[in-house]
Amino acid sequence: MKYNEAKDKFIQAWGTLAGSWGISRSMAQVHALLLISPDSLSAEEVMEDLKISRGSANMNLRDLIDWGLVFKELVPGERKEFFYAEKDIWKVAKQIINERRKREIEPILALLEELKKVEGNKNDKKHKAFIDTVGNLESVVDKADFALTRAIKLDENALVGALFKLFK
Amino acid sequence: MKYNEAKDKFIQAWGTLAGSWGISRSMAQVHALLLISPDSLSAEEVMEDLKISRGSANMNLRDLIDWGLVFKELVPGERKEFFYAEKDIWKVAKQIINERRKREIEPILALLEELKKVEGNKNDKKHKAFIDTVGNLESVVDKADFALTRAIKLDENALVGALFKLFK
DNA sequence: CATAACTTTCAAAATATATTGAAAGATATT
DNA sequence: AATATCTTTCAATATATTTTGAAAGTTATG
Repeated sequence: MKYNEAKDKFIQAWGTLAGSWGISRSMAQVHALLLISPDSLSAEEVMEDLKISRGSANMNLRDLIDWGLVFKELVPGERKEFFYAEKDIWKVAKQIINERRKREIEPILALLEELKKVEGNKNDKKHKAFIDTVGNLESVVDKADFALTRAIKLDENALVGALFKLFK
Repeated sequence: MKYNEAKDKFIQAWGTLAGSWGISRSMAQVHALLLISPDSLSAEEVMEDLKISRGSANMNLRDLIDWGLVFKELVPGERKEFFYAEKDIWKVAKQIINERRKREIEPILALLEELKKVEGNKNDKKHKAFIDTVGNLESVVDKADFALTRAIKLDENALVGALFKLFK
């Protein structure tokens, strides 16, 4: 396989995968491009390379910065901004996990906590099933949140070592 | 909060959350409804309760069965089929993790393995960066796959206990 | 075997999401 | 302070996804 073919496949696949992970396809494609670029790229280069509009390039770069996955760089003597991605994949993974945790797990836990307070007859089958399901769900989500929160505080080797022992 | 309000909020929230997790919104809504129903429901009841079409009710129930989250039940004396959800949330979580692992992680690992074989000059900066990124990505994804595969083989208490020790 | 009861299919329609690009907004340069 | 360079915005448009519902398919019943 030639470099250009491999590059396109990589960007394409990363976009598709991300799509099923709550990250927009083109944001993931921009990310993929920056991940394999040894040098920082300008918005112009990104839009030309991926054949996307100026607006889209700008928005996606912005979103990637919000996610903490991409950084701006100001090159002396150049007017325009350059962008580069965090290359340490473990840091990337931690960053994504933590962002999604904050954006999704925290709100759902707050909601479940609310829903447990539903009024009603304790002898009603439906009411009981509802309380049970919501409570069990909260318990599992809460444990997952706990584990993720701690896991991202470790460095990769510590986590891998610990997991290896755990599952030996 | 009244039962009906809580129920609607739960179904709504579960649908929204699932949307950002690669599961379709209405499949998640049907799932939510069955999760809090003490009794099995017919397709008819699902479509009436959620105000969705017959076709959609059928397709989503089918998909939920494919995901191993919902089962058919044949009630003696009744022509129609009834559906009920797995209520053990830990089992539900394991099932979802494993399905997504199979559907998404396995293909991406196969692709990354392919991409590492890209032809090219080892002294080219771009080529080198590409190989590095793909290799690092494969390593992280592979470790995650390993951990998930093992984790879903444990029962909930064993996993929680082990994680608690790990992160103490 | 004809009819009724129920399930499945799928092309068309509706809805939701992503993308564009031209114009407005910044900021630097002369 | 006028102009050039670059960034951001956002309404319009294009694309993708979901949903519908009527018709076809299937299976049970008398």
